[in-house]
Amino acid sequence: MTTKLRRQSKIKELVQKHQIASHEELLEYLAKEDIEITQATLSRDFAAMGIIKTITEKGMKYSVSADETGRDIVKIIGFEVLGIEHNESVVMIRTLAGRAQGVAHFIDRTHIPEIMGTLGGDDTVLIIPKSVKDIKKIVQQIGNYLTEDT
Amino acid sequence: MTTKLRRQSKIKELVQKHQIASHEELLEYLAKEDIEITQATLSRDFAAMGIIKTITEKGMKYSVSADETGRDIVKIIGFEVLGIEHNESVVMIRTLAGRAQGVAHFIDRTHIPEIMGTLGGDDTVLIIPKSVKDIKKIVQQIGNYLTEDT
DNA sequence: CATAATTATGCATTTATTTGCATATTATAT
DNA sequence: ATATAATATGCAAATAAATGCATAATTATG
Repeated sequence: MTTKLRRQSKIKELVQKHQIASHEELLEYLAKEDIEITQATLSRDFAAMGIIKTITEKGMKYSVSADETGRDIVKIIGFEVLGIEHNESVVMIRTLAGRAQGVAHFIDRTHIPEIMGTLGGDDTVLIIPKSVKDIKKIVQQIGNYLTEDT
Repeated sequence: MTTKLRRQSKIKELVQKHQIASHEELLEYLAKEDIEITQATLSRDFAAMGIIKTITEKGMKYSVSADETGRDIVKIIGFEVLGIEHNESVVMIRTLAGRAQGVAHFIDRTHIPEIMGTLGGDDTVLIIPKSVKDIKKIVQQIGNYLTEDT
């Protein structure tokens, strides 16, 4: 496991274990684990990992977003998706086994307006369009999400 | 999308679209798409992506393994897993939403002998041990899989 | 079994990514 | 509205990863 991956794993652990309200606080916890980075690097880690500010009864704290809005998710989806196809009525995304639900989750969060609903099976995501006229547009937009610069 | 990711995406597409029986053949298809790499790089891509030789009625061909045995999967699992916990009887892995099945799939393929079965929900993987005596061992082994050098 | 073809890998070089620095931008407190 | 604190980001330097070269290792073929 590389230094960065180890660091990010530790960040995830610390953020779940403690009520951390600032970058500075987390940098102190990391320093205790012999991980020395600057606030700038931590800021980028948060963005990559999808760590967000949330409000609890104790005040504000950082949390790993349940809906993984982190920037690195696109690379993961790219790895998981095998292909995108469609017929006259539906769009189908084929994925690696067991990974369709994660991909469906990602598609849901793109909020593509032409999509009526998604169904994730084991290795297939079914995308139901609001109108079959939008199928090409849906395929185009999904393709855009998957290829946008990282 | 970076050069490498784009290349790997194209590799996936070509391998599914054509009956490709050697690295050299695929390098020719890639060259047609203005992607020039050496056989050594392609070999590493195959390993990272989990592309394997399979036998079809037409002979041998390369395929994307449905069970993603590629080396890069460990980084993905690491990103998806939020934590591993256990009580006296079961091991539980918490994941990002929608990603438990993919993680369960990975756990299945580790073939850890002490595991009786796994159940992947939406964001939780339940691991049933063959004996509760093996719980610590299971947690240890899973941790090892997730931290081995990449 | 020998040879040819194909694939995998150690090492050095090249390329890409990560990181820190400094500061811009945004959020919070007064 | 202003000051302070906290976070995000452009750029250059540092570091890590990727890649090619050459060849070792493995597999396929005769």
